[in-house]
Amino acid sequence: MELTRRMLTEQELAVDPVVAAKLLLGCVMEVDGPEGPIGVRLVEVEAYRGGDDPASHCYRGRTPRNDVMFGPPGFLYVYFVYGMHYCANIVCLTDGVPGAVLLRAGEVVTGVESARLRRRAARSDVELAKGPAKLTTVLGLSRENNGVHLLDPASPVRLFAGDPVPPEQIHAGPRVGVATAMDRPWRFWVDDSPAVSTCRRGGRRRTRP
DNA sequence: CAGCAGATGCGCT
DNA sequence: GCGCATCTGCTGA
Repeated sequence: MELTRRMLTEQELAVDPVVAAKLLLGCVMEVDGPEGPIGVRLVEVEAYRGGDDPASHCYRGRTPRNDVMFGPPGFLYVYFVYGMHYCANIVCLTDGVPGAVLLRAGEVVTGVESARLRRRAARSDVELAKGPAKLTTVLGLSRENNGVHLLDPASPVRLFAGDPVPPEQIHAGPRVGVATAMDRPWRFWVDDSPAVSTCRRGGRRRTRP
């Protein structure tokens, strides 16, 4: 059993998304599953900023959809994409200044049985949360969880500190699935984790030229 | 293994 | 309408 589990503090997340991203590697997201808690240790994340980041949902200003990203740190930003998937972010920086860290992949460390039931397509346990939408599926996150506070022990979704990842184990590269801002290596992952998602080449291939 | 098309809904131009 | 911070299953080597 774990002895002392510490929740992250608002202060730790009140920093630039690039700093927060590296801090979040190794941390654990936890929800209440049907048969006990389900926990995922984060091994791959991406930093997104605001008006100066063309790849960010906040690049063109505040809208009802991205509103949570403009709020205080420590809240969950969930959005719907590609007609059938959800992606989850942890809001950072300060109230009024948009910034967030996309959760791209993790290792299921608690409630593996429940996670398997939610992801029947996974061919092995390391694939359970190997991808941003796979991760939200394992945690059961959807638009209903948009805006929940992660730093409250009574919250349905909680964020715990993990063993810090040594800097030499943190690798960086361009963000996945974005065609702009390729010069910003704001995707970070734990080098030795098998749960890091497969790196695809930059932009998605378009339909016929 | 790699590569790709289809699924599928919503926000914004 | 178009374009998505995607996943899965099918194809061919």
